[in-house]
Amino acid sequence: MKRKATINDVAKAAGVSKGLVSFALNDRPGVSAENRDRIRDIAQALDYRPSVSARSLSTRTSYALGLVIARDPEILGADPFFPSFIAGVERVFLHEGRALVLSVVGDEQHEATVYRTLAADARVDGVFLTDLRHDDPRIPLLHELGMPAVTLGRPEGGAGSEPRPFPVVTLDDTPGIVAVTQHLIDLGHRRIAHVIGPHRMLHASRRNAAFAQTLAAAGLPADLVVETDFTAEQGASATGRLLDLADRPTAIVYGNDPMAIAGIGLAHERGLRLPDDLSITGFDDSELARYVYPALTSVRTDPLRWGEAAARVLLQLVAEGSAADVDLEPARVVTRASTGPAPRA
Amino acid sequence: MKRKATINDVAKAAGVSKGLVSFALNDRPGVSAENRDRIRDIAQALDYRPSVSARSLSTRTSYALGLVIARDPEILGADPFFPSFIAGVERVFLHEGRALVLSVVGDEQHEATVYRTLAADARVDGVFLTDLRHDDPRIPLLHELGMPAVTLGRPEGGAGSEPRPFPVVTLDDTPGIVAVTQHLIDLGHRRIAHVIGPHRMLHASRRNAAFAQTLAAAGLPADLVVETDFTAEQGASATGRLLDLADRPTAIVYGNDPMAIAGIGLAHERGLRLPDDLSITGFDDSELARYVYPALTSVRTDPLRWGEAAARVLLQLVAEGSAADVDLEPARVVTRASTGPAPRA
DNA sequence: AGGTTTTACTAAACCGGTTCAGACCGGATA
DNA sequence: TATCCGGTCTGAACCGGTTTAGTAAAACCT
Repeated sequence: MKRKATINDVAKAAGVSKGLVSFALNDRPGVSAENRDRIRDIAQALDYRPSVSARSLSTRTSYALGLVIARDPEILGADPFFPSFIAGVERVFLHEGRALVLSVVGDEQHEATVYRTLAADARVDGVFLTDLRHDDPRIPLLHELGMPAVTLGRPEGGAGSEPRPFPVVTLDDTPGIVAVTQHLIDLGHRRIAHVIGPHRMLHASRRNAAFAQTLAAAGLPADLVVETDFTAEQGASATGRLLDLADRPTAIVYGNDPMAIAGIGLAHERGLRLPDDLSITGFDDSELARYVYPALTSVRTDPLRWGEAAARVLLQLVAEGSAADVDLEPARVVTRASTGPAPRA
Repeated sequence: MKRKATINDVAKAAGVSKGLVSFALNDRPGVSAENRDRIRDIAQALDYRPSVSARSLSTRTSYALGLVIARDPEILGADPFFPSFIAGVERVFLHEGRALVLSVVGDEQHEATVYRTLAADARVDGVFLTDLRHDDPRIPLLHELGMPAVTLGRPEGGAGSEPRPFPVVTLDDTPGIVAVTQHLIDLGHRRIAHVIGPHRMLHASRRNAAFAQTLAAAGLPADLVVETDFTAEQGASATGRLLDLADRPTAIVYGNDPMAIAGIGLAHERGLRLPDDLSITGFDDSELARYVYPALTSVRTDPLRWGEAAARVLLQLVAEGSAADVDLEPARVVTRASTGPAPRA
């Protein structure tokens, strides 16, 4: 376990000052071509890697990006979004010498503390903002802290008084919701329910708006909407309440796959046949969707690609000070056996 | 966004040298009680927080710990183990000023590179070792790199020639497997299959040994063992192969919940009634287990507590140079509706 | 040839902590 | 009174990079 080579070792071996080595390795002007190449070769030969902490100290840059997740670990475990998203981020970081600092906080109470700590300790150069909420308190907080960020999805248009907005990476989920709702309408369903996530979350209300609009266009009411916290437990209980109604729905659209799977379970429990008596759709198209019975119709998003894109945008934002928004291919429906013609009334 | 207070500001305000401030704040001897208190008060008043990067540079310590996960993101998403484990780790770190650096690499090929980079860049002071494998190459690698680690579960006893072994945090899963197998035997099952994870993983073979032993004690053969990669897809196909057998099993024990759920799906697909025609058990007792139909009998582990314990042990190892092993409460069976009496032959 | 600009490089300051050698001081010991 | 000693505290070196000010030599202009 020999000592790591430092910039001084390289300078000594090359017979130049360490300042010049720094210039040469960072592609800065003022170095003769000859010396630049020679220094590079020597650095390589010595297996020199600049010390991250030394560099951090003098540049006030940590070479790490952060992801703070404020969800109950139980839900996190059931929802395959984050692991895939993280894998996508990682795929980009691997080649860029960046590290991902992850923080999981059970509730939104301690969230601000975590961001403040991350900023005060200069642990990260920027963060990913997921699960956007209405009037998201994190956005002014991050502006106050001067912390760069990229948001997944577009936040609500502020009053315009705010500083330069954060870049946005969008994967539009409304086409998916519209398509899946239309799919059910086309199958003859007239009573369609929506089991959504917490409505303080932006995507929940945005999706519900798309849902309601599609129903309205077909002259149908969108009165069967139940809010949940995304857990399978609440997915099951919401399903129970819907099925208890006098004019119960013949189809239910769920905000994620775990809730839909729990819905399938409860429907079976009550002796309903799927999709003959009830059609069910999920969201995210997790791996399990294809293997439950009946196989779950779902809306496919692509968290892996989302992670990759967000990582690239955040890296550019940190490096250049600005980055363009990115729009990914919108979500689309994957039709399987859990949806079928509406039962005849 | 005013500039952060540095140790120099504190020293100046207290009228002492910065060395003394460092001593006072780090509880080291050689500081009068009076000055120690005064310096502390001033530091607090100035909202002073030592710079992590400066401290890292001079102590060669990063104040971060690492977790490298070598699993396909698809599986990661389906398996709720890691999110809960991470949440447990985080719960401890939050109060200790530590950060978690996460790396997800799709395959085991690039794993070594990641560890080497983490070590070379001194990104982390230690790592968590999960999913132990036979002759795990990471153990000698980490010893070579001089990187402290804590392992989840006990690695195979080496030849004794190795350096001081890493501390171990154990959550014994064999009692759970024994109990669930015995549960099926008690229900009258005689043909019991085991769908396990990759057998290069230690826990897969350890669990299968417990499984086989329990069957042997009851005079039954353990000939129906199928290896998978832990994905729902392979869980389903393994189930298919088992059900195609002439003397097919009446009960199947799965290595994780997603595979078991996929197994339930396939059994339904084939028109089998559960648990009348086939009993099924899972592993890990994820949230979804309780809500599928029929509700899944599973073996409950406690990843959250595991994460907490592992974090504490790793912190102590890094701080003190050694840490004692910890044994957590063993896994136990949670019986639900997916298991029932064996069908009469 | 003389003056100005460019280019290539060095030396030293700087980032913000930790740590070590030594100065200073009062009290105990010989 | 001289010596030693333990406790406090200072000053400076150090960690390993980046960056700036300054210098010497070379190139460019009339």
